[in-house]
Amino acid sequence: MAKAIVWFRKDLRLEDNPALDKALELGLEIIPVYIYAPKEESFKLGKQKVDIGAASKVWLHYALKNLPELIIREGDSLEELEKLIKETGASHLFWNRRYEPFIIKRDKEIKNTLSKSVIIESFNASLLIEPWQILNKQGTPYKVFTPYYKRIKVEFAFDKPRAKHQLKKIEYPSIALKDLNLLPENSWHESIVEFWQLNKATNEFLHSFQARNYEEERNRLDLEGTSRVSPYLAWGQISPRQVWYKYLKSKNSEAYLRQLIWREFSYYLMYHFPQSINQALNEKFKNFQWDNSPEALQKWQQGQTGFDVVDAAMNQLWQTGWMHNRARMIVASFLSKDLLIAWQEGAAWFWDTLVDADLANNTMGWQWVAGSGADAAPYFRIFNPETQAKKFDPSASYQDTWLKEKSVQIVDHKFARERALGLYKTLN
DNA sequence: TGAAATGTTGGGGCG
DNA sequence: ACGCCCCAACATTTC
Repeated sequence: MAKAIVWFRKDLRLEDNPALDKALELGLEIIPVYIYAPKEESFKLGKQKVDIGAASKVWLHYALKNLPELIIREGDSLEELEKLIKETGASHLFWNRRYEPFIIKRDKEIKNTLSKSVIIESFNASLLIEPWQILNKQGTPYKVFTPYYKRIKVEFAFDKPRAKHQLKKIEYPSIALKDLNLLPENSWHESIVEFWQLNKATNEFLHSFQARNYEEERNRLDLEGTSRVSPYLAWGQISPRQVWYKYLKSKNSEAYLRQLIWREFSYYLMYHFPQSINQALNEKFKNFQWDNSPEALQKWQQGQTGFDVVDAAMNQLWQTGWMHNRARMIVASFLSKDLLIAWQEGAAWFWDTLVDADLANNTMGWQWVAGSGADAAPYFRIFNPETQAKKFDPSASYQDTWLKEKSVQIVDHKFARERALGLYKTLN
């Protein structure tokens, strides 16, 4: 029986998995593998080099634990695949695509090298639409969300998710999950594991979520108004098609599904503007003088800015590996406008601490708030943390839940606002 | 997916 | 009854 290696990456699921389906369709024996290769995930973000964040590793650990059939390898992807081809005599190699520029480059090299010995095919498992499928009338990529969104609504229907398959556990040399050392030695991750019920196979909150009141409640910090599907999407434990079809026919789902298209848009931008993962998309920002204050950055990271809603949100991030989207906007506006710290510094902190760290979404979100991105918030849009808290945490229960201790305010918002307006204005 | 400053309106107190 | 003032509420403009 001929064999196919199915290389799992950010598609850690057995349902609606096109690479896996293809191998099954062809009637091949499946050799499912995950290769842990943090060096290949490395990229520059601001002043630092980063690879897989600490929170991401925690999530990855449990995602892999839920797929015990996977053969786990560690090291250089090309070398490990070559070894595996030799060991198994596989004739096919299938995987689902990723879109980070450095991963596209790596995958191309692997395809070039290994296609001499095996049949290779890659598939789309992570997006509703491939980024190269849509261009505007001038034949260039859209840079504004609304026309992109309208175009999709008019022209595209998405494939239905495919059925779930079982994998057989096969015996090939495999590293034990615990030997990847994905969990930290201290107990920082314990509250994350508890919050997400990572020890259980299914997340009840995720499955009980209804999009019915999403449009009104999605911005409320003090309600459970969002689906918290982001880490599952980031790791491919759920496909966007599954999410799309789960909510398509439910009442008032439009606002929710629109957010899925925002996710598409962020991948679209990363694909067409790959340098934007570390550089301002808007040329005007190329030489913008951000303030380099390690002290202020640290206060922000540790939730000690003295602005209750900001500090609460930073604690929520630290304790759960996740932050409410409205809170992300508030803390990002505070970092880039009140503190004038480069968005890359904030993006790097999010990268390390978010269980849903996703390069496309993280980049777009930060550039959007900083004003340097596509379809970005105008420079004068500066959030007032106290006003935001009154509006979106009227019961103050969000702040009560996540604020550990009160701090002294590290800037005067009114002054900081004026300062930011003055500086940003010089760009125009 | 803002907030603050500025402008306008209209009700009510009061001489 | 009238004009004047105050100011809240809302609208518009500006950053």
